[in-house]
Formats: sequence, structure tokens, C-alpha cells
Amino acid sequence: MATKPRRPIPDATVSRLPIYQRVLDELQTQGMATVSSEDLAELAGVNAAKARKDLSFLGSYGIRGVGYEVDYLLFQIRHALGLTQQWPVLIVGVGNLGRALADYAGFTSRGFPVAALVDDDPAKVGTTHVGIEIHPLADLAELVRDLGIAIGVIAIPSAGAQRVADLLVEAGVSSILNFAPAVLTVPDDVHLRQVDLAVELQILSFHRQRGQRETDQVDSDPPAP
Amino acid sequence: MATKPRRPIPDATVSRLPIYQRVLDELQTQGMATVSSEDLAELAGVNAAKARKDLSFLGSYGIRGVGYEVDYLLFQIRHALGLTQQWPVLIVGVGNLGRALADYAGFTSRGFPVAALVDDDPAKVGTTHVGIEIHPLADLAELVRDLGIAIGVIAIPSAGAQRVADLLVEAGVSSILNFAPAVLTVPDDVHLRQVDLAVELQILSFHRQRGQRETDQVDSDPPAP
DNA sequence: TAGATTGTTAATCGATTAACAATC
DNA sequence: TAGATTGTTAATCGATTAACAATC
Repeated sequence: MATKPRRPIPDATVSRLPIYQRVLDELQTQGMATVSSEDLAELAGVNAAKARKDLSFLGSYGIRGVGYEVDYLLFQIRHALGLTQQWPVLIVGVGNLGRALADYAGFTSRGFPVAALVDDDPAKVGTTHVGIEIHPLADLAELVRDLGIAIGVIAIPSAGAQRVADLLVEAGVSSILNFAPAVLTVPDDVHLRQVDLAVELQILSFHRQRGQRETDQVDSDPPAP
Repeated sequence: MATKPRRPIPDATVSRLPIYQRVLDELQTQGMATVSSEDLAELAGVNAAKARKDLSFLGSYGIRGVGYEVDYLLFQIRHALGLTQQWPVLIVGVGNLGRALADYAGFTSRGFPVAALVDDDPAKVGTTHVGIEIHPLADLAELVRDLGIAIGVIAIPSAGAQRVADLLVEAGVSSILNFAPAVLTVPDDVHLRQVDLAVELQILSFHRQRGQRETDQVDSDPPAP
């Protein structure tokens, strides 16, 4: 029998799967066995119909009249995201940000063990952070090979970011997460994602202003005669 | 004369304005005076038509046959985002992440000066980081009032995040940026945005897997007879 | 003027949502 | 069975894009 010709998961849905995962993680910790689309959606901050539609792209994993089994749904979301296996991560740059990322519980717990740290600074090389040894930049290619690094994380200032990206690509890393606020260029077959720590502040600023403007308008409505 | 009834800027456009801003920042640093929608779009990783449409929501700030003036367009984007004034930020939690955020050039340079740091740890209180004094959590409300804090940033582990959010709301902060991987509840009139440092890794993992599957399919095509 | 590039139109595509039949 | 909740349909809404007239 042929497998059902599953439609591809829409990008908008993919971007919400991590949110559902986080909520389900929390529900699991609280010992909830099942959850309805209504409750899940409320916690995730979305419409219940949207939650059901999103989950339906993964398959029919709910039980009518009951809801979704938390454990099972978590597994299916991890499966859809390709997180049934672990993806070892290498972090370049052991400044405050690199250390914060290495500590970040969300990395390891979600399938991204930090396998190696790399830094330019000779004073840091050879020391460890949370039990992970810090290697010189020159060892990058060797580390990638020996540890089966799947993803490179750039956590250095903008100035050196492109050079490090080039080194990662050269070493055969095909997925890069860049925290430097720089515009990087990589070959087409390399997956590059950009994280800008200030971008959410800017969007917050926009909404604050919009909210303010609406309030102003209400305030400046002509008074009733 | 009435002001032109400008249509509201779509959410999708708002989310891209920071990207254009970053690219324009870089072009400005390189001394470029003008840029075409074609070049701007290429650097921002979007379609040229989309870039022009996005910018048209701000007004008609391009010059036909020439392009956009970098300085002027930067100003207009900042204006649209409500960044013509500075918004003082308070960071709660001076661990690696809090320090990384306080250092982050993108904050101050984009209109979000870090005005205060707050931490529970008595050993940290009274010391400074990059010239900013670290205050006890108990001083939060006072700091918010005295420094005109516009935005509170939560950079502590999940466990205490809700309590800190409550304290911020109580102190009158109406915009909160949360870096803890926790689901927070705030009143409706408070702007809350969630940053999950692992979410981009998860999306990267999905695309890596999808790319892999497509490659597999090609590889497993029946060989020509 | 000729060439270049914007701003806008209109067609297409994808995402959201309410509603409800299916079914636990 | 009665009540609850999913999975899916179809209508609506918003976003994307190519194309081109307007205009520098």
C-alpha cells in the first residue's frame, strides 16, 4: 500500500510548532495527560481552529470528544521537526552570548546538545564552560568532522561573522544560526537563519506606538455636546 | 487640509522593517548614498516587488530612476517603528544572557539604551556591568519610575519569570520582552513578546530534514533502463 | 531625450477562521 | 446514548508577485 500523499506542512504552521511544543512541555511537567485544542490554543496564544488545522498537517493524532494525548502529540511534533534524533551544535564565540547559549536549557532539552565551543582568545582556549572544552578556531574543521556537528552557531561580534561563516561552510556545516547583527552570504545549499536580539524590541516599539496612537484618538474624540 | 488617510502598515511589513533597517545601517556604514529596491531586496533576502510594496506603506520616499536615499529611508523606517525617540530598557537578570543583552550593540544603537540592570544575587548588587549599576529586585518599581523605563526585559530562568513579569506590570511597565522559555500571562493592555533562543534551531532542523528528504527522493528515483 | 527605477495595480497564492459533520 | 471535541470544509482575509504606467 502506498503511503498517503501528505501535503507539505505550510511555513506558517512550521513556525508555530515550536510554540505548541513549549506549551506541551509545560503541560507534561504539570502532569497533564491530555489537552483540548481549545486549551492548547489559549496557552499558545492562537485561535483554536488554527491549532487544530496546524496539528492536522502532522496527521490525525487527536481523539474526538477527548483531545490530544500530551506525550504522543509531543512526539509527533518532534518527529515533524526532525527532532527524533539529536543534532550536535558547535558554538563559535565564548563571550557572554556564547556562554548564555551553552547554558540555555532549551538547547539540549530540545535535541540540540552543545558538543563544542570555539574561541579565538588564547586565554580561553583549553578552559571549559559548563563542562565543555573551549577549542581554538583552527580546530574547527576537525571538531566538525569528529563530533558530527550538524549546526554551527555564530555568537561573535559582526566584524568576524562572515569569516566564521565561510570557515563553517568550508568545514562542511550545512546549517548556520547567526546571532551577529550582520548580513551574511552563504552558498545556496547552506541553511542560514538570522537571529536579531533587538528585532523583537523594535516590533514591540511599533505596537506600543500604535496602541498609544489609538488611545490618543479615543482621547481626542470630540466631547459629546 | 486633512492628513491623507494612510492605511495601517501590515504586520508582515512591520516584521520586515527591522531587516531593511539592518541592511541600510550597513549600507550607510559603507558610505552608500542611495540604493535601489533591487539591491536592497537582494541584501534583505526578499523579492524586489515586496521591498517596494513594503516601503510604499511608509509613504513615497523613493526617487524614480534613482532609488532610495539611504539616510532618509533609515529615518522614515525609524519613524514608522516609533524609534525617533529613545526607549530606556531595564534588564532583569544579570547572568550570561543579561550581560550579553546589555553589551549587545544592537540595543543602544537602535534606540533602546539599557538604563538599569536588576538582579536577586546580593553578590552582584552594587557592582556594575559595562558601566551600568546592578540594583536589587526590590528597587524595581523605583527604577522604573525614576528612569522612565519603557520596556522590561526578562533574562532569568523560567522558574521566576512569571513573578518578575508580575512585578514589572505592577511597576507600570507596559512592554515586556521575555527570554525565558516559559508561557507568561499578563493583562491585556501589556505588550508581551516572547523570544525563544532555540526556536530558530528547530526551524533550521525542519528545513534540513525537508532538504534531506527531497535529496533522498531524487537519489531513489528509478534508474533509467 | 533615453534609461532607470519607483509606486501601484490586479491576479494569484497562502493563511485564517467559523461552522459543522464525524466520531470518540 | 448524550456530551464533547476533533478534523475538514469553504468562505474570507491578507500577503505575494509580475507587470507596467508614471516619472525622475
